[in-house]
Amino acid sequence: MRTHTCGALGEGDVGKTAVLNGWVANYRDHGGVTFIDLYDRWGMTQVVFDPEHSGAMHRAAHGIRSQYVIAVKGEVRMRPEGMENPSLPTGMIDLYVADYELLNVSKTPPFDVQHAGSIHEETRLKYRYLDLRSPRLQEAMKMRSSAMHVIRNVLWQRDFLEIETPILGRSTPEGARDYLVPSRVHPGKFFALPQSPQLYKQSLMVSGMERYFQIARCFRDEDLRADRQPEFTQLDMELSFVSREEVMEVTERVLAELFQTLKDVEVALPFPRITYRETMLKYGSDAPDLRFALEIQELSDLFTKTSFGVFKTALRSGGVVRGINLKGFSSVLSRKDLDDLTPFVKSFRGKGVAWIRMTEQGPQSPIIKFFSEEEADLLYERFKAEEGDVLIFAADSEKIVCQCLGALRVHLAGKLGLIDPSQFAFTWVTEFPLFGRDDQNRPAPMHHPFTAPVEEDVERLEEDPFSISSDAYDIVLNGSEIGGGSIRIHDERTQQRVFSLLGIDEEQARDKFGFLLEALAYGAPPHGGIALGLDRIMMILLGTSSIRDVIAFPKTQRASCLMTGAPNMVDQQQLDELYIESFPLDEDD
RNA sequence: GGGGGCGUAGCGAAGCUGGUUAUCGCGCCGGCCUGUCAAGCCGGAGAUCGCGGGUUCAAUCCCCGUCGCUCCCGCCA
Repeated sequence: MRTHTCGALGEGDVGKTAVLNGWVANYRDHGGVTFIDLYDRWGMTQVVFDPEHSGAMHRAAHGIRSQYVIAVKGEVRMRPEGMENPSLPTGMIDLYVADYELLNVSKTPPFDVQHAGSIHEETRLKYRYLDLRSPRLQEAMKMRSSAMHVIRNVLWQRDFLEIETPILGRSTPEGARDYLVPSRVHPGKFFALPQSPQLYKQSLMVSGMERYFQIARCFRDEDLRADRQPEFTQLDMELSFVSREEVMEVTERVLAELFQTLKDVEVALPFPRITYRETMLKYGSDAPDLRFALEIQELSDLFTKTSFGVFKTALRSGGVVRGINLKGFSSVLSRKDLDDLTPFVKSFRGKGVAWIRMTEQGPQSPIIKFFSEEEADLLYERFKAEEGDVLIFAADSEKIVCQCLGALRVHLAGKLGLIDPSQFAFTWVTEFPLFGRDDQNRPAPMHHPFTAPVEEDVERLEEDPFSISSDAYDIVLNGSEIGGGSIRIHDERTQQRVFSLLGIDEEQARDKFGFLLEALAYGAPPHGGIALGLDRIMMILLGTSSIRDVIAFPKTQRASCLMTGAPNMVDQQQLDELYIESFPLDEDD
């Protein structure tokens, strides 16, 4: 068959006879000479059918259409002077066809495969096999494949074992909704697809594997987002006899190697670290985008005696007042821009955004009249406000203020052009609280119930659970959480104490996590690990805003596959075999 | 569960305040053309305006419902 790929031929091959196989990207039939752009995974070569060179082949070429699959044999020739195409790596040469074979025809594709730019995604997903021919997705698949290679290389060098864990597992009630698989042999019982290999990888530590990794498919039956698919891929790791430092070091090495190899970007190591507390305060988010400043200022202390109703109400009910100085952007932001911030924060359950514009004529604002002179002065001082600045404020519960200002920060940075897309700002976020609060204000695991408290806090576990920090760490890149992990609890006693704080008694614990607890009792080494969201990392490496661009066959937002039609109805017989009764939704439901 | 955007020929779009035969570009089909490279010129075909209902003399346009795609909140680590 072929002697070369479509990206291989160049000046050095002139005079050789070559055979190429590929798809027709485009044809230009001049009546006389006919040009065909032939492409494969490796590139594109211009193929020439010349009636004087081979009349029969030229006549046959007349019927060639876009996306036909052909084989051509001919001589590599230098292009005539001035006819070179510098935008093509093979643009110095032509392949002069002496022999040609039609390997397959193609229907006219529903969209231009080579330039599938602004086609509705619905169409592209339906014909995903065609969209995957596009340079954009070819590039994405190649880079993803390289990424997996880099990962395996780095971890192989560090003596990790790649171990596969089951897809058919046991449902555990924590975390996201499970995808279930009915068992035919056990009527009424179900497997669950793994939300992550968490329990398996910890038991592998008990097994003495010491250093495990897996490029693992995970499943979560929750609603989708631009960066969330129901099935996604994690780089999952777990190490024995380590502290958080070793886990972080390996993670940094893997990420640095990925960016070095795939983007030729030198990443500065070690990554900076920020505590959960600090990032929530300064950036309003546990996944801060550090490519720009726009830091949030705490202002609550300035307004303890304020008469301004909005601030007073928020503070009195335990909330906070915080703000951002949009330094020097007064001339850029119109009155309408500022007023539009209020509807923006409403989608984050905020009530509104107040603002002060620092002008030549002094501060201008609908709210300034409510401030005392002292309050105003302290405010400007806190913000280091100068002429040309715009100050924006939110007052509400701490959670809502963080959400609103955090979102505004990112929104405005984009709008004001403060984000340098060539920058990659990594940071670790550490010292998460071990427990969050559930809807009844009881402790709930922030990470998962096996996360260890930091050593110095263990004592105070029962005394003040909400003040305990966990030995957990998230890795954040450009405002996107790309991974997280923790040191795990490896002794039974601490685990019991955490469970009892979570309101899980021994019987429940045994029922939910029985095998792991049992395993931990057989000489579990101290261990910890991390899971990185490979899809999200690929999104950033490829500079795309949709996770669907880095997955070969993604699902739509309603978790269906437009290409295969999954999920679909199944035969009654299949259901019977599984002891499943399925019924259509009532119209009133 | 909630909020926003989109759905008109194979593809991308236009279609005003409801009014004659739904417009344009690309693609497709046919013809011409020997150096183009998302070739050029001439001609042609191609539409259940997502689907269902309603208002109206008249609906792509207004109203109600519904389906699909998408972004966000909730949910999810």
